[in-house]
Amino acid sequence: MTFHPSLEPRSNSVKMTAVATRKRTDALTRARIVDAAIAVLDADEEAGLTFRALSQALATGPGAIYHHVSGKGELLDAATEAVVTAALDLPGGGAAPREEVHALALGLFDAIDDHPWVAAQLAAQLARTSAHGASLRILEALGRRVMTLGVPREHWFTTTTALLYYVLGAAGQNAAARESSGGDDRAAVLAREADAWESLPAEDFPFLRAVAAQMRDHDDREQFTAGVDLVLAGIAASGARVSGGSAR
Amino acid sequence: MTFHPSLEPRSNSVKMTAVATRKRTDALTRARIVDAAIAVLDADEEAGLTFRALSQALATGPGAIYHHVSGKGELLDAATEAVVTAALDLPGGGAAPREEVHALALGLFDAIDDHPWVAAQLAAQLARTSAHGASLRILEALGRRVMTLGVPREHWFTTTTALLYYVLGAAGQNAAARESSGGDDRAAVLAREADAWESLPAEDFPFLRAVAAQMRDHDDREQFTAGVDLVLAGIAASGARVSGGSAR
DNA sequence: ACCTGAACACCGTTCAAGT
DNA sequence: ACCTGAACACCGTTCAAGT
Repeated sequence: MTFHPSLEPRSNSVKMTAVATRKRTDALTRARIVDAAIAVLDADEEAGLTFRALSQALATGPGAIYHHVSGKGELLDAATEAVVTAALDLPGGGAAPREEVHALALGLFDAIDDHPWVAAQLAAQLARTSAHGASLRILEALGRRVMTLGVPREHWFTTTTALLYYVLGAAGQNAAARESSGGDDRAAVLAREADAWESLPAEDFPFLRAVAAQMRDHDDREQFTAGVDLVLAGIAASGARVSGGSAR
Repeated sequence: MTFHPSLEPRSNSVKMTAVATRKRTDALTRARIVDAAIAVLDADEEAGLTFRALSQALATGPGAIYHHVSGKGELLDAATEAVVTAALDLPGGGAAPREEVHALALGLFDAIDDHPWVAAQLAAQLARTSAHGASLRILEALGRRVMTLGVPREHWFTTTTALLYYVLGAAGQNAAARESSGGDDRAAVLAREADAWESLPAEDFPFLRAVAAQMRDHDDREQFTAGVDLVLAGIAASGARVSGGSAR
């Protein structure tokens, strides 16, 4: 399984504010199509990515795109792949596994923050079957570090998937919350959500009311990392006897 | 926030093998529409749920449905809500919180196993913003038990969301794997997936190759519960000082 | 008030015709 | 070989007309 090599690192640094910028007739390549798709997705969410809009941004007809991608599904997969590839590309100077897990988790957190549509895409990819493409590579990247954390071998799989679900779920939720702000600052969004939770009936929602206050003022990245540490604590606890060393 | 009360418990016991069974002209109610939608979703996945197919199953025209639901989004939410409501309805005789978490988790596991489209729906709902409708109620149900597990108050929220993500992610993945079987038995599916992982290049995927064997023979529900226990172990470890008692 | 179903404004995808 | 863009078979949603 190879991941299309034609994709330069600049692929997800596409940041055009408007979409239809290029008029030049460069060759229509798969990489250019994927870049344009990412730009459209960043600007208009998944619903905005139509072959008509995309072909207009590329100054061509809808049919042309089909010479390079098989359909919309593959296009979405390729766009997700490009973003995740960039996010998983660590500076890589053999840090401690626990630090590497933090770095991977935060890299994905930021990537999903920049491209919120990636969250739903990874979730769908994960739900489609065991693991495919981008989500498979995230699983591998996390698992490789879990292997060196002293977890008993028979817990490797469950441990790593638990970590994966937390990272994707929390990062996606963060991005969605940030998205729905509509320009308000973060504090205002949190306050609005906290207000909503506090106005729920106390008999039906004791938990949400109890945590509403703590949601009102917290740092997103800090809370995210705390969650990663929580799962890592479970890992450490369940592999207690070796606790820290490098198992093999 | 109330959850439409017109929904009888039988709502998700709809099990028709074919779809177009009713010809009678009972009143067209919201509950009947939601029941029919669930049946269509169970039979043909999300892509199969069109207003034309649904109206045919209800022996009416597409426009009639809009008198009872505002659009496709609300219809999907209502269908998800109905399935989750039934799954969260515990026998409820004050069991230990840890057992209740297990019961909730397995209830959702089985509900998603019966209605695989629910997984993607909950994920989308979760990604749309902080938490809405069905996913909000799952969060509350889990959180209420976490509150009584001796976790420090400031960890309640992160702890519960980690649990939520694991449960939804793992249950969804299980359902997807089972779905893709196409009639093969479970062992054959696992074997096929394990074979795929074992044929990955060893340099690029040491982790997936290492866990492939353990995936080949395992019990789905057993592995799922082990994952819940892993997160609970993290909870216990991070709230170590009180470990077990009922904090308040 | 509720239902009907043709009509509207889209969509992904295909394919003859061009270069 | 690659591109074009009209055309095809859908889709969610609306709305005049019926009951």
